[in-house]
Amino acid sequence: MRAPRRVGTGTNQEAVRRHNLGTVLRHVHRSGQLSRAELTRRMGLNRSTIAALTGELETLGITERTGPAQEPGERQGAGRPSTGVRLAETGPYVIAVDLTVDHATVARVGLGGRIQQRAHATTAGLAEAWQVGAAVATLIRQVVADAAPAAPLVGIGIAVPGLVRRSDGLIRLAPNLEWHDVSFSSVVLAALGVDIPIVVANDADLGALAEHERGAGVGIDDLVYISGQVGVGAGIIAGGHPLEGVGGYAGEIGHLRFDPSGRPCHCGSVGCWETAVGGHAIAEAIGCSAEKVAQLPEHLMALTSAPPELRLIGSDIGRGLASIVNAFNPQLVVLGGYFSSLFPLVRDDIMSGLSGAAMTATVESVTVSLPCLGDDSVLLGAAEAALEPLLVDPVGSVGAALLDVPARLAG
Amino acid sequence: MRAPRRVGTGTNQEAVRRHNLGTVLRHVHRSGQLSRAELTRRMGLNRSTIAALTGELETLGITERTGPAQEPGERQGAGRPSTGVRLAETGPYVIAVDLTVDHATVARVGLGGRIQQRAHATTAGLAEAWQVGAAVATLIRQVVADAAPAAPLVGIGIAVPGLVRRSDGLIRLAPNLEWHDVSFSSVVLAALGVDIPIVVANDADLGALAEHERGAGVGIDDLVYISGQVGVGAGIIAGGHPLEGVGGYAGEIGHLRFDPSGRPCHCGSVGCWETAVGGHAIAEAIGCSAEKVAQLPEHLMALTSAPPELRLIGSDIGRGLASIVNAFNPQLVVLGGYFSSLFPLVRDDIMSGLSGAAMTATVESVTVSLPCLGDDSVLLGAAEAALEPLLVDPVGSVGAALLDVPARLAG
DNA sequence: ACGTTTTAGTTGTTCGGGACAACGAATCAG
DNA sequence: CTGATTCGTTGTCCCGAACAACTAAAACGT
Repeated sequence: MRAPRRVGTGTNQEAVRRHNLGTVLRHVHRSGQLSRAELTRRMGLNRSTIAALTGELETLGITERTGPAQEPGERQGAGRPSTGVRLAETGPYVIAVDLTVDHATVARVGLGGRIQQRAHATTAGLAEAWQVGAAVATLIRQVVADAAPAAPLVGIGIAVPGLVRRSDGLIRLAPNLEWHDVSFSSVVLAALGVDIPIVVANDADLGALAEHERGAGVGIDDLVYISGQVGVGAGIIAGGHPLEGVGGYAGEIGHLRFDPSGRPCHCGSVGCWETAVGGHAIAEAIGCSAEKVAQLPEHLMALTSAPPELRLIGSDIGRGLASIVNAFNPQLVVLGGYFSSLFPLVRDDIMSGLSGAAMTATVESVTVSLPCLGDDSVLLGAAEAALEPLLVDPVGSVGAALLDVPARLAG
Repeated sequence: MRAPRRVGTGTNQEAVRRHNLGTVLRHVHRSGQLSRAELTRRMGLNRSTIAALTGELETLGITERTGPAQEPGERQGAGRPSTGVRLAETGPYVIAVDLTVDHATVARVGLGGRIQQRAHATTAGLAEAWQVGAAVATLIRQVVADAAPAAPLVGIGIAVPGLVRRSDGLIRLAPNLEWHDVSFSSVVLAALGVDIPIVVANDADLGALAEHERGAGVGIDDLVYISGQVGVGAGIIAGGHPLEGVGGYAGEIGHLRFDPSGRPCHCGSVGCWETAVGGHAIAEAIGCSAEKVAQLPEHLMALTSAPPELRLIGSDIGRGLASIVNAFNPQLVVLGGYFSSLFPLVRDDIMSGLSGAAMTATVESVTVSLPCLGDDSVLLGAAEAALEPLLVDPVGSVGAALLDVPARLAG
């Protein structure tokens, strides 16, 4: 469950209205379709209040009402059936971008997490950030071309494998892209020639967000999403909220100390967990060449059983997870990136490494699972992040949104 | 800054009033004394609204108004001076209990974190929880004897060095007390013969809370409080809120993997950080006998310079902190417990261990400091935890509080 | 010393928005 | 077909925050 993190300031009545309107929309966003009666139950507000709120969302063009005729035969209980609320077809949407080491995925995503259109391109040859920015802008134009002109574009969300400063979205360091201090949001906006809200964040953090909102972690307020791209990172949801840290760099669990007698790490330290279970270590274990680390999942999929070297790495994954579980006490650990492909192969090794090294109290409340959103966790997380302002202030967000998008971005 | 973590439910207008009233009280609680003008500035509400809210707190007997005559000579700026709001002398209070390995400290603490009376006793000979509970009850009676009968007792907060289950306050495991699955809250309430709100929590978590509210971490929303009693634990404030984890066990950083070739740990794993920097390791390094581990701070204070063995441990502390800083990206690390005594001796070793092993981005935004509340961090944290309901719903909390306490607990 | 300016407390009024009650509508159970 | 149940709609009420007007208390300027 999401909740506002309002600070020590007071609440006036317009804030109440905004909050209630946003909460209604958040419920619809999460459930896709639900009845007004269900909304009154969940929000604890009066029927008439819910009616007013849903009415306002309708006039904003965000939702529409469905006739009380739901699936026939589904009727349970007596009484007049409740009017349904669902997301409007031409409602607000966002652009989500998932940037990885060697390719970019861009999608137009509506409320409810519905991917309306997607595009994909390699970025293998592009070293400079402006080149990647231009490629992303092209993909965005493709994806937006068929959008309804009346539908408002609320913002852009971009997932990046690296350390992103929370205050301004600056990419401080993306080791596997070899970027330092890149303001990628400015690059993309300049390439598009518009100025709209844009949020850049770490891929693991966004993966965690998506799995929490509409994946394996729905209803779970404490979870860790482990991202394996080439480096290893984690996104953490604690108490239903993303754990960010002052700068936004929290969750860099690839650089937890794992074995001081291990290998030196690119971060300057020695024996980080990433040196034991990172992409390069795994590529080495399965005899995959260093240039193909980005295609690790495919190589892992091709295996039917795990070679001994890989099983050792599985144990090390488990032992590292033990530290994470002791530190964060999550209810769920989601293994994303190449760990998804690895998990079926070395599940037993991971689990025994975990339960052998973690404390009883923390390990007994945790489940390890695969992502429910497949490879789209991070992409959908970027969409969620971009949609967030809409769920906080629907009126303001729609008012500030960009209209007539296909035409405006055509140039 | 504290903020409500309201869930997906709607906000009705009584909730607004409750929230605003609680927020006013929270500000007074934090600042001790402040003007109504300051409140209007901080809360963004209208003058007249603040007047109504402070008026309600006065009629509840929680606060009182001070004449506009503040310290003479302190007058700055033109205009009519604002009426002050301060905590009432006989306002609500709580009982705070700090339980350590060999002694118990109990205090009567008023709003604003003012310790009104305290008592102290050794628990060295007491093995069973009910014995400790009886000792604590006796201390509570002492501390409460002189309280004003009109002052309401809101609740009890107890800090325990161990794993405490969040849902019900059960002590799952307190290794250095040798307790397993003890419902200490029931024990204390039974010994007192009353039934009032009582909260049990981990000592490090409460230390973090206190340092965040009124110690070294005021205004800092991301901090880690490291507790060194005999074991090593951490309390984490993330985004202004305590990081709890599903069960409430988050922050068990004593059992992060530190050196797989290290010693076996009582938790069942090998080479946990605690085996390198825990009380026993340090006692050994300074040639202090194992039975006197609980008096480690005194022994450390006696040292004027650090022996080489201790400096090595200092480096290990720094390297462990590096993992913590990478995982949580705090703005501040507060070294509590025996680490307070240790820090002046091996500061350079800790800091170089930290900056050598942590990532640039995370280490450059962190400060390492001593607690501002001395040995009372944990005790005041217990008080804060017990006061929390009062700051969420002043009316309800005062209504449910116990009156005429000295007489009622006399038996 | 006196008026001006600035800021705050107080009071009465306005207004927004959620609660509530009354009524009609839609469905199910018998 | 009737009663029960549940829900949408509408009008009213009421709480509480905002606002405006006035008064009070201080500093500042001449």
